[in-house]
Parts: sequence; C-alpha cells; structure tokens
Amino acid sequence: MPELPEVEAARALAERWTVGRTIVAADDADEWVCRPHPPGEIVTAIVGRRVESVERIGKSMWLVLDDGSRLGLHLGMAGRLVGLAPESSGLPDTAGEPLTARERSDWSMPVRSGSRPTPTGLPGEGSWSRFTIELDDGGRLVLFDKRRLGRVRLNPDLSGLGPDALLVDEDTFVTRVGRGVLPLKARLMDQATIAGIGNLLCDEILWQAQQPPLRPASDLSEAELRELHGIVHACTREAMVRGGVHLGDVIEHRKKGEHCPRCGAEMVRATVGGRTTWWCSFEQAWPPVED
DNA sequence: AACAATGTTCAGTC
DNA sequence: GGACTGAACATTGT
Repeated sequence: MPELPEVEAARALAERWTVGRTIVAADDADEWVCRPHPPGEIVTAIVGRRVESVERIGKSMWLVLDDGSRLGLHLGMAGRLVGLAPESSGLPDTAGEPLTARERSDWSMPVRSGSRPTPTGLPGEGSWSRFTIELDDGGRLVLFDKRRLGRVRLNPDLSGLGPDALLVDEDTFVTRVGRGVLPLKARLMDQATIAGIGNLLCDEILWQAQQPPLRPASDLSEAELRELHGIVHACTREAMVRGGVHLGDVIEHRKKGEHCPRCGAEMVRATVGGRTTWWCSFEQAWPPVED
C-alpha cells in the first residue's frame, strides 16, 4: 500500500499513539527488518526515551526522541502501522484500512513459523509483526509487514531524499523534474528528485496529466512542468482524501483488455523505470499520435 | 508452477 | 563522479 498518502496516514497514526509518551519496551528481534542493528541495539537506544514528534518526507518517516535521536520507520512495499490499546483483545487501530481475515488471524494467534523465533501468543505479536514499541500508557505501535521489506533504523540517513512531493514549490519542481533523459515516469518516481511518488500514484498522475510515461523528462516545456506540478499535488491530495492510491481513477483499468476511462482507447503496458506501467495508448502515446 | 507485487539498494556500465 | 540499468532482496497472492 504505501506511497506518500498511505505513509502520511501511518505517520498520523504513529503520532496519535506515541507523541508525549515514553517508550518502555520494544521488540527488535527481526534481524532483517532491523538490519544492520543487531537485536537489542534499537531497544537499548530507545527505551526510556520520550517521543517528541513523528515526521515524514516522502515515504520515509521517523520518531523524534527526547535525546535528539531518531527512529526511522519505512513501510517498504507492503508494511503498515497498527496501534494496539492497553490490555486490548479487541480491534486494533489501523487508520481506516481494516485487517483482512487472514491478517487478523496472524495478529491474534500466531501459528506460522515465519521469522520470529518465539511468538509470545499475544495480540499484535504474530509472525507478521516485525517490530513493536510499547509506550508508558500500555499502548503499542506495531510494524505489520507480510513481505518483510519494511525497515527500522536508528538515525536513518535521509540525505538522499528530494523534497516532499506535497511540499515542493513550483519552481523547484520545474528545475528538478525537467532535467535528464530519464523517462518522465522514472524521473517522478526517483526519490532523490521528488520524494513520495510510487508506481500506482505515478500512473494516476501521468494519466490525469495526459503525459506519456516514456517521454523524456527534459522534453517537457516549462509550462507543461508547471501544470504537472499542480497535478502531482492534486492527485496526491485526492489519494489521501479517498483513502489510498489504489482508489485513483485509472488504477482499476491497469489490466489487460481494459480501456481508458476518458477516451476509450486501449490501455497498454510496459516496464518503465523498472516498474510495470499502464497508460492510455492514445492520449499518452509517445511519440504522440498525429491525425 | 510461474510470475507479478503500492519499494529500496547495490553492483555494474557508460 | 554522475546518470542510468537491472537484478536482488523476502514473502505473499494469483
């Protein structure tokens, strides 16, 4: 799920569950998700610290602790954050998106072997729960990640990230995006250029903008880049309102045999910027179709 | 069974 | 060094 809109929802959830509270325990036993930190290193660093705020740039977020250190959380390809109330056996806080039946099963009664050596059997400690912190009010924040591509890092290096896609101003956007020979889609998804746009949101943005994913980024005029900046902002906001990038207008048409919901032409597929990309064969053709 | 999957990283090439 | 490419990463879903 996680592109900028989903990560922002997760950040807000983490904020509600942790800010102003002190971390009293943590589980960093997953050596893959917590790498390169050996088990116990993160626990030692964060237990006893109070959470001051939860920040985000693009798809990266981090807790700011009262000693100035940061605890980085990245959801990877399929991770999500879940809040669990004290003594709760009831429904966890999933910020709107409920757990599926299978996920609830793992959440409440871990039965799989998975990566966790010793499941405790407590709610929120199933094998898909990769990292947990417990706060002084008894609440817990859990990184729930079936695919295990999420990451937890102490003081993560964020220097490689470009400006957040929702905050970047128009002039900066024009300068950074309208450069280089990369296909426009690859340029928009490059987190060093602009942070926050992933595969689905990018397909939606380019479809809304009627821009070809394969068009070289530097081929766009300044006027086109300024318009694109507005569409990036609008699509990202809209995804937040709707509750996820998967609810975009064109996303359900990213399938073989589907047609453009605007002009009816066939949707076509190719790999662009290393990801499966769908676009309207007529409106987003490159080079453009002349009549 | 084979392949794709909302992301990042790293080795390799130009 | 910078820009770019493609495979790898761990695991699940189709």
